[in-house]
Amino acid sequence: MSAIGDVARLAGVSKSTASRALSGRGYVSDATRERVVQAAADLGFVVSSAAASLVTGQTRNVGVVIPFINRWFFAEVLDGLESALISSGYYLTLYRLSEDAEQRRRIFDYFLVRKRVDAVIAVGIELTAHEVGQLRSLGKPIVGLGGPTDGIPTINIDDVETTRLATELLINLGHRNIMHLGGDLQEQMDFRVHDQRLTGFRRAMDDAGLSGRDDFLAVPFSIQGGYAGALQVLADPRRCPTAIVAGCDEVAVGVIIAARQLGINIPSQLSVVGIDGHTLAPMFELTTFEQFPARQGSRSVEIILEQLESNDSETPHASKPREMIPVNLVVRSSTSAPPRDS
Amino acid sequence: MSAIGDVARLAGVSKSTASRALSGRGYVSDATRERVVQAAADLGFVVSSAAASLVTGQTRNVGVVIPFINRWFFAEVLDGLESALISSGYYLTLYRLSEDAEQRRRIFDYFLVRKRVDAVIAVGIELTAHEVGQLRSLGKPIVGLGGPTDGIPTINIDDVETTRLATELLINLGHRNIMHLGGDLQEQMDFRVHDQRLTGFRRAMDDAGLSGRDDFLAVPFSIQGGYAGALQVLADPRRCPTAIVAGCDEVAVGVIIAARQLGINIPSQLSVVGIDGHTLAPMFELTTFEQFPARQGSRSVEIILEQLESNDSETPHASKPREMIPVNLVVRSSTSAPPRDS
DNA sequence: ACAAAATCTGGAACCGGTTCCACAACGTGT
DNA sequence: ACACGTTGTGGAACCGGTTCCAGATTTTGT
Repeated sequence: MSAIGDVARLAGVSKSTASRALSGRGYVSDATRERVVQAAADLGFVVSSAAASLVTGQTRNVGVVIPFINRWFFAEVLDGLESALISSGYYLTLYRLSEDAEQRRRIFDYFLVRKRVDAVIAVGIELTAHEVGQLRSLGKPIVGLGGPTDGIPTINIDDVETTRLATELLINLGHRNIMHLGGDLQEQMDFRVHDQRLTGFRRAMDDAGLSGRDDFLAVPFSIQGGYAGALQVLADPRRCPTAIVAGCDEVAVGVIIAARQLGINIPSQLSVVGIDGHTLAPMFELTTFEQFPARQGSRSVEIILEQLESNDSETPHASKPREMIPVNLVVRSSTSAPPRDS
Repeated sequence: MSAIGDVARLAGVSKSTASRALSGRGYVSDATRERVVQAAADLGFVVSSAAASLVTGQTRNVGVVIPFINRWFFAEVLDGLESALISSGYYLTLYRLSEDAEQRRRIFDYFLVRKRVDAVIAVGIELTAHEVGQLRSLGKPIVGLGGPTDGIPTINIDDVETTRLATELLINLGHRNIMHLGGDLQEQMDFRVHDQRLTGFRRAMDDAGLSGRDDFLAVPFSIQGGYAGALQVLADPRRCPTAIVAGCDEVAVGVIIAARQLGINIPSQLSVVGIDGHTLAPMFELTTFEQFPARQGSRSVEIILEQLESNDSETPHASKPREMIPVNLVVRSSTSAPPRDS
């Protein structure tokens, strides 16, 4: 377990010179640098990041707080975050936040705060003012992804507007009997997306004078959730919409599977539109609004690194507070005009 | 940014006493401990993990190397790992290994080796002897999950036997024309699962005297992969099996979707069996062998922590080299006897 | 009552790097 | 030839904890 002193001795220089040679900071002649690098290689020397961060105050470690990892959106985001961080030479420490408030408090009070991370990326979580204050008072940059936390830079799509557009798309096709299968408002774990998508749906329906009916069903954001919800809705003669706005593509896929099982043809008898750009969307011919979560992840990393690099001047997070990522509509054959006899 | 010296001063004790009071090691009277804890709370003191690990040599950080995060199995494993580590007070640093050999080398040479992690859990990856040696020479415990690396403790299911059983199950039902839709042998990125599952299939077929035919198709391990593969196989009159052994549940689900689309009834015209216990299995009435990846993850953490705690005595990793996790067969209605006219 | 063991506390060394400062040697412009 | 800026190098302080050691005090054993 060789230390930098050993390297220095072998190369015949001082510790400080060895440090400069290896870290690349400060003046070192080419000849000595070469000798030091060679010595380090011979000894299999690797710097102790603990020692380095003790004096520099930087860990090159970014904490990622995320509520799920086995849902498509979050897994894609995580993927994007990891790639972007690694290729910038940063490490990613993962914290999965459960619903448990006590555990959440522990993570913030106990884990994140220990000078283990240089910055925090919060995915799909609305941070409380206290949590933001805590992090900020330690000078740690924060970026939110998906969550609508105030006062910190945030990356997300415009959930209200996207859902409004999805609904309007169906209305413009001639649909009047449209339902929204969205997320449960209670179970969103400070992740306001469910709220906002419902709001967008309502807005479009109101604008078209179609509101006021029993047109919303809360389902889990998963294929099974969409499947079970769709069975319930499509088999019920009182409801039986001609079109469904799914809260996300997983729900939409579940709806399509349910419809097939019930012998309901898509799109001639039922139109379905989703939001996400899920991997399965092409296979199910799903019309959807793509949101590229991995790209949102790498964009978040860019913003975090920007703040990290410029943090010398200790500028308070002056960047634009919220960055809306444009969504991309892909029309496939899950949407068409409603059946004429309806 | 208060240091432990400040706490000590406020509490009227020495640094060493403050350290003992806060870390809980060594003798401290209750009275002084209370004063120190109070002082620390007043100052909002948090220990610098960098300083602590510099002297203790431990980071309380475990590196997890994993090839994918957006596949069901890996996401579940990661979930299990994260929960188990956090609740033991350990941190999880995530390294996603891409196919790129150069990047892989960098992670091992450069990232993992820097005294950043106390131990490594390799998921779904076969480590080379050199990589194992590198880690071991640094005294870092390693555990493999899913990958068949020699010489290190490994957690996994018996892939050969499980696939053999799945195939035998179909043979016992009376099927003779059975195909295996498994993973591409080239694309397995040192993850031998594809190989092994094919071996298990072959073994069962050979034992039943059914071998030698064109009964294997390589597909990506995903719903789309299974779907596309099944379309190709089921529509081809030359092949058209009465039963399919899917390489994993995602493939099985894809097969079922394809069959439905082709108007092939399951199970009367086609039986399908999978391996995984995927979340979607119940919804598709899929007969499968459950392998509980999250539990495999937490079990790996147990083993790692065992080694970490006992590492005082520097016992060479003497624990049993390989731990086979039993799989649980769940029979649903995707399997039955073959059609009589076939 | 006295020795031995256990408990409590402070001082100082130490972990392994980085960085400030001083000093030397070397151009370079005037 | 002299002042000055640029390079190159070593010594020493320092980051913020933990731990060893020694000394003081208290408890326990006989």
